[in-house]
Amino acid sequence: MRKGVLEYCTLLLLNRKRAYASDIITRLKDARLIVVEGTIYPLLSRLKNDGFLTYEWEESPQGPPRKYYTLTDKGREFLVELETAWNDLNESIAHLKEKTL
Amino acid sequence: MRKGVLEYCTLLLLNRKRAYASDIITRLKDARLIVVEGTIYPLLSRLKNDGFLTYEWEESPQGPPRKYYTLTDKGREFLVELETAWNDLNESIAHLKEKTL
DNA sequence: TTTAGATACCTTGTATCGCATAGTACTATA
DNA sequence: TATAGTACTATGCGATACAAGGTATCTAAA
Repeated sequence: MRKGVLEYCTLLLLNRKRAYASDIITRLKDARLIVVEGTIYPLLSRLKNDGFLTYEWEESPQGPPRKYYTLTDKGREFLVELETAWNDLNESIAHLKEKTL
Repeated sequence: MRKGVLEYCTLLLLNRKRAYASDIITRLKDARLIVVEGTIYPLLSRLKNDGFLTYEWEESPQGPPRKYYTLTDKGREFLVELETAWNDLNESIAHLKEKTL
């Protein structure tokens, strides 16, 4: 049921503040969304290849360097689309719950 | 983004009133959810094989007989689970929108 | 009677998403 | 220098949705 929603959640998250993959996983977990590496890395690559994200390498105080992702203008536009799609889905479900005969 | 949600929507719909495949497509369309035959038939078969639905053949006033689907007790239990999952997802998203730093 | 149209069901192949698993590379510490 | 921790990457699998095509039934018109 979460398919495609993680994309939305990730963009929502990055819209607030840039982050690197492991960081994103932690923050999603705080929002009670369990995501693993095998999911988030391909997702970030897709979003980057579609021009919705960019990244900058940055050294870490401990360990290997990090890829910090941020939204592009195109990414912010896409986020608005996802927002609309999500709201529409909720309206559809509300409709099915109420007046469906 | 709709992946897995159509299952929820279909069960919601059938919880109100039994229906056959073409009928379900029409009713989902009324709720602004576009679904095609190639999606709904396998979905109904899956739900039936999992014991969430049963069906009865019934003759049509015009055309070939129809498979009327209805929820089983197990299907109603599953619907409650999906309801919870959907609400949790919405809470997660609300959380990401608000207090994410 | 035959043909065409509408209705209803079903199947096959393809793309995408999320996950499991395994592997690579950099850093710090013992 | 060897190990543990952190971070990124690649490969293969299962499930969902869609496109496209096919089969069967009934009615009405040619």
